[in-house]
Amino acid sequence: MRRSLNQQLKAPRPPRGSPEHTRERLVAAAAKLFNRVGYHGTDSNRIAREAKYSTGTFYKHFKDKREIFLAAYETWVASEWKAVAAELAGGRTAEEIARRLVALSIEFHTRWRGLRSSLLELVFTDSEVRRFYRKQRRRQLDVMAELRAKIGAPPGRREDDAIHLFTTERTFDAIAQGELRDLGLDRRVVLEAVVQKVVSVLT
Amino acid sequence: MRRSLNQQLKAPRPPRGSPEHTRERLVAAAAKLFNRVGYHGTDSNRIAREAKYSTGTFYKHFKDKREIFLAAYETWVASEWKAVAAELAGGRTAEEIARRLVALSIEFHTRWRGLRSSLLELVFTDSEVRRFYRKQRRRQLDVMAELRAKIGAPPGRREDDAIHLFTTERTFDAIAQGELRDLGLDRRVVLEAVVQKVVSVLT
Amino acid sequence: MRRSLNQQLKAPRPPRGSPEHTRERLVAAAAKLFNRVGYHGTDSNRIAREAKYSTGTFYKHFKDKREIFLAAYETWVASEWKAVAAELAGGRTAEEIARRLVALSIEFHTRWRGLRSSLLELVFTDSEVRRFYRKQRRRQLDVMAELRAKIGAPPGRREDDAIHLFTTERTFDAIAQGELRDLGLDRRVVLEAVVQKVVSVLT
Amino acid sequence: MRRSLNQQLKAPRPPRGSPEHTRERLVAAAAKLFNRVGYHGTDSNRIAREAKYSTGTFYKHFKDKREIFLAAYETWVASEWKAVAAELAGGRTAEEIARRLVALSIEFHTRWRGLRSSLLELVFTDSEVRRFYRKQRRRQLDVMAELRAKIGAPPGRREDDAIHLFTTERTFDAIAQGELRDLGLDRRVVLEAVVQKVVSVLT
DNA sequence: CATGAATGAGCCTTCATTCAT
DNA sequence: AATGAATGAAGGCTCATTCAT
Repeated sequence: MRRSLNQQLKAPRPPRGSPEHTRERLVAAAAKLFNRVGYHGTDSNRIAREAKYSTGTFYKHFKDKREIFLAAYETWVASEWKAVAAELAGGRTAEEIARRLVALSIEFHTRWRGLRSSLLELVFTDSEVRRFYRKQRRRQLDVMAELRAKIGAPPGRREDDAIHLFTTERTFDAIAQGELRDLGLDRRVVLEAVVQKVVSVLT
Repeated sequence: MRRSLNQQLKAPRPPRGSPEHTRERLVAAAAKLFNRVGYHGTDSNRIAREAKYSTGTFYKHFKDKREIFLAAYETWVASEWKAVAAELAGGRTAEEIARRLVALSIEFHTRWRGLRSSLLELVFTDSEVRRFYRKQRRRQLDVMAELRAKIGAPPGRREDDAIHLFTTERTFDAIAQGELRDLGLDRRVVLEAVVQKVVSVLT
Repeated sequence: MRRSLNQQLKAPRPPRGSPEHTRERLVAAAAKLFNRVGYHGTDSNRIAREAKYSTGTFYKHFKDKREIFLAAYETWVASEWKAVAAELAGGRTAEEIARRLVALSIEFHTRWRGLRSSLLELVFTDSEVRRFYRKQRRRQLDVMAELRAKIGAPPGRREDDAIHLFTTERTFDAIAQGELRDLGLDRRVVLEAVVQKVVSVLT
Repeated sequence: MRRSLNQQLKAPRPPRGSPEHTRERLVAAAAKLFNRVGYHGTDSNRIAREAKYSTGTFYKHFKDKREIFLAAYETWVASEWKAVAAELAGGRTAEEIARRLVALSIEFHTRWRGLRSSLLELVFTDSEVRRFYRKQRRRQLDVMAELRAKIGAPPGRREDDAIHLFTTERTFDAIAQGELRDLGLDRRVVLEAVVQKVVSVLT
């Protein structure tokens, strides 16, 4: 009785013990640690412990540390795409959209800065990670092109879009990593400039 | 006596056995390995062996692996600054300078791509590396300002310069890592666009 | 009701769910794996999966991996004794009997060679396995003596019988493990020699 | 002073620190443990500790546990061949030789019984071990043939020699493992029978 | 200055076994 | 009787670092 009631009330929450739930908890713990101390600073037993599981459980769900890194990476990417899509859905002026996208990106780059800081090394080192990374970039480029088409802006060169993405990505990383602060630069000025760049791409 | 005579005779080539020479060879070996397999893929004993020294010698010259990473990093940075200075010394048009600087940077980013791929993680992880990284950035910004002053270009905001640096740095990394090729983008188009950006900063 | 009806209909085949059936299936799966990859190469969870049961079920039926090894061992031994008894029942000449026993043994040693290859280590390591192993040997010696009595052959020394058993056992193992083939020896010559040895014991 | 004296006295003892010495000590420790608790009962860290070295030292000398097993196996085989050669060198009657060879073999089988008990499983499991094992067998067969030629005995079939080797090997194992004792068999009777078998092969 | 054997903490991973459902 | 998620001890192996020579 209590059981079925419980299930009705908390429908979306998988019961403890379901593989999906465990997997999620492990990925969440891994993401937390990767973001705190980077990929190489994180050990697999610690991930398990952080998620309140034992060592063995970790390896029931992931072949190795690389695999959970990829899973955490996917989680981030999926959540960011979702947030971006939500943002783009609300019809607004290009500037409003730009402003919100920038805010959103900075939020994500900040939350995921540890994982991001490990990313480039893994992209260099690990072909699987590289493949996934490239896939995301392609998708970003595709979305930019589609977006312009939808908005009615003139089509642009994919190469320019790529440079744009490099610019924003690197700038957001700098912000997330505290580089602006360390250099004594005015964050608002940088933000405003980036927003204008985004606007110019959208129009 | 014999020593100094020796040094006079073979001035530019330090005799085998001199601490400087040993250090240099170790750093060169380290750089080679870092660039091939990244920081975490490089084993300190292997660095020594690669340089034809023993493990112990390595630790006589460097406190730890981090220190030789920093030394390799400095080598790269110094050589790049030197090359940049040489480039800037030759009085030419802004576009010529830009074109040469871009070529130069890509060359360096390519040669040092392994070390660079590890850099961001270490900047995040290691405060010493971070400090050195920030110092370089500051220096870049200073040079940009000076350069404009020397050339007679109007002064710009440091924030815009920073964004410019982020853009070029990230783009050169993408080129060095084969990202353009993997994405099917036209390298020349990207290069031309970056050159124009550099030109616009210089004028 | 439905159940007992079911049982009546399929009398000799125990219904799925009966402890005996489950046990048998587990032992069969274990035997298969032991014979493929040896005792230490076999994972207890894998045994359960191979038998289409869950891990838990495995441990409901067997205290530990050792126990199922012993059970598989017993299965083999029982089936071999049964086959040997059947062979001996048919009244024939000593040579015919010898020939058939040899063929039979080789068949068994081949089918059970993985388990056999693990046996000696476990006999050394595990006193329970050792006890069972010794018991079989004693039984073999007893049967040899009885057999001679029944046939009317002169009684022999138990020590000589033991040596005979060592000889045949080791030779059959060599055949089962492909040692003759690897050494370029003629299997028929070996077989014939062994058969003659058996004959000489029986007469 | 004490030092050099020491060195003079124990000339053949390599100084601590020589790789050969370390290797030997590790192999000796491994042999000891394998013989006490078998291959699977022995862990690599324990081997190192037993030899008074650390974990890392073990892996400087051996790629993995398998490799040191093979090394221990080789040590045994080499020492046994040497002892056999010494025995055969002394010109004596066939029976004397047989008696001494049997005594020798039992001694070796007893000293190495733990390693031997693991051997069959590894021969089945590991192709490298199998290859080495086969090589020894071939050598044994060759030596038997040579020996007969030297003594002037009539040549025999290689297949019969193989069976002879299987017999003696298995019997010596049985003795080494205490099987005769457990079965209440008279060791002397068995020994005498085996000696006669060896004699008959040599004449 | 140089050597290289030795160290040992610590990581990754496996697998026999338990237990709540 | 059956399930299968979870456990965690244990083991294999690496690698940055030390130290006696």
